Amino acid sequence: MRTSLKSHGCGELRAEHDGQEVTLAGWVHRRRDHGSLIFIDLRDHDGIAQVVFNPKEAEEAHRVASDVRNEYVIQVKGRVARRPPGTENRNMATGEIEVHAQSATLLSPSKTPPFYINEETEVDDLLRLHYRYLDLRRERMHRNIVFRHKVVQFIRNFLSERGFVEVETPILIKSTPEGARDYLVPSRVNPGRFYALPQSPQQLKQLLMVAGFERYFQIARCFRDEDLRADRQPEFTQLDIEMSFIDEEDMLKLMEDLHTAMVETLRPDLRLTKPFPRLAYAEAMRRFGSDKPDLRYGMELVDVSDLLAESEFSVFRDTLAAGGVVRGICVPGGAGLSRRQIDELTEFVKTVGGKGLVSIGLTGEGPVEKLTADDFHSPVHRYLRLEEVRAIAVRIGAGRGDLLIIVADQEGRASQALDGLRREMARRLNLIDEGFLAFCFITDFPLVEWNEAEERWDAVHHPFTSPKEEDVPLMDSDPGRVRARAYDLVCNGWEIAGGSIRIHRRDVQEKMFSLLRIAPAEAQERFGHMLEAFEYGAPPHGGIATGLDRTVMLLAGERDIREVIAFPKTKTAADPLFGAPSTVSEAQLKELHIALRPEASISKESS
RNA sequence: GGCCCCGUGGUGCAGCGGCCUAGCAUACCAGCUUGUCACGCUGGAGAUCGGGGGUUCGAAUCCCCUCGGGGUCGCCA
Repeated sequence: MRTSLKSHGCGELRAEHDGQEVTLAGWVHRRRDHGSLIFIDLRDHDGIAQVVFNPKEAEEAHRVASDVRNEYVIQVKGRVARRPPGTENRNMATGEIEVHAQSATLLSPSKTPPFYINEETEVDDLLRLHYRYLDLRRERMHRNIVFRHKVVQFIRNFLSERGFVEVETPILIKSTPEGARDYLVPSRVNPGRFYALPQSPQQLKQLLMVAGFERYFQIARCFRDEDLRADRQPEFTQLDIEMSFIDEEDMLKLMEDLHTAMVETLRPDLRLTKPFPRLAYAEAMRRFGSDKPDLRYGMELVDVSDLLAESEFSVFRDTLAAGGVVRGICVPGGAGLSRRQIDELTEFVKTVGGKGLVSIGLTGEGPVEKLTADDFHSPVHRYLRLEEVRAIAVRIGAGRGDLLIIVADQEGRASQALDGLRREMARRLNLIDEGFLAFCFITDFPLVEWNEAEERWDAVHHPFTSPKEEDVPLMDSDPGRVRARAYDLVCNGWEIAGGSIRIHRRDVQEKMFSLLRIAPAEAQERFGHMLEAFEYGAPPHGGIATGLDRTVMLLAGERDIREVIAFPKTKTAADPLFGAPSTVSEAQLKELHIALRPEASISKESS
């Protein structure tokens, strides 16, 4: 980190520098004033070093150190020396040495920061974003951003070595009114017309395949005007990949190799499964109630519908009669949960889409087949027959001391509720191995799903996703059963990538449009450029896009992508640092040929 | 858009109808301090409790509205 103003980075000094004259420059991390001796922990990008100011050795430097406060920027010239025996600090990388200041220069003073830079404390999100440049100075954030760079660098190298070409695609593209809401950009040159910011480079990367690049990738910024979450930002970054002349195996192999190598290089302390397990969508839904299961723990979902068709408990019986399911999970050692904790779970399940739950705690000794009426405890005890409880316990694989959580609902909601419960219980019972990255592939997604509101089939992935060859005939007879050549990469319960083998045959593409009730004229209007391109020799191709923010978050051990994005937005898509979004002048609007609707003409104080 | 949580000196918390003349820690300011490393000691300054309205003899504490932040469902082809 040598520059004209400094000879070394603070963090790189070691015992081997003993006796060297150095010039450091950085921020005052902490200052300890002993009256005559002053210690300053000087911090720069790559670390912290202790500087000692002794008035008997350097009176002027000591005077500077006396006036300096936290976060002042100073330059120090001095000599590196081993610390006196007994005063070494093993907690610091540079703890064996210190710098004896000979001179010091104040480069820039600092106001007292609005929050601690030198301590790990919770700080209000709004404040952090307003002073993001100070937040990023904090060690953990600084480390996260540097780590993100390493991930990106690793990806670029990895793919480049395998013949991939990074191609940039436009940020101003055509709006395709489907899927997420577009961010629109008005055109000054073309009155009344708008560009959209890309939700992903999807169509462009397919065009690059038609263009014959065969192996494309891009670290691409994507934009979606939808509501935010801890894992969603209005602008986010994808690692976008597309390859020609491949099938699913090529793509999954590449992703597995990439992620394995990345973890082993950048986080060798974390463990992962090799090879990545693969689950068909139907199996994932059946066993985990989710297409992004967290495989770090068990508690798989088990169907007990057939055991309860004759149940005296009307919720079970009625749900089953209405075509629903009764499914459950076994919470190991959960029989000890208090009534209050069970009530909390009942409240919780409502927040994840469920209507309620039935808990059955198993107590006593011996095999569950010998369970007695006194050995199980449930709020609906009197509606449950002993033989039913025994059968459920056996089916779910529960033992004494475990808690059965049973949910009766239509299949979709039951899955959602149990998925939520499973995750919640794992958290509460500390069943999560934080040192493990449980990657898995989910394959064989349905091609289309029925849109109740619109009464039509919608593409699960997108309209260019290829159906499985053997399922093509089903597109006419039973579209819901058609499996797509689509795949997701999942890690620790997060979807981190999704992709598919694309349709490259005109007849199949037309069949797909017809199934989605996209009329030829509409297809021409929306995707004409793609359809035309495909008439000039389209290679079989497929691709994938990973959520880079989520990947970095997982590898960095964070729980929110905002912790790995330098300048993220709040939940209302606002940027408290710049004050975006803001109003603009009437002149700007006029130039863009835009008039605001009355309801949008808010007071102007915001800008 | 629905539901839930939060909003008290700079920061992080406590207080949840009168004992609050709003407490604690830390940061901040001043003085003392030659081996500290979350230095220490002494002293000092600093918030009317996001905003508005209401209930009450009395509100940081209860109610309503509103603003802001967060979580979640919807949404995210």
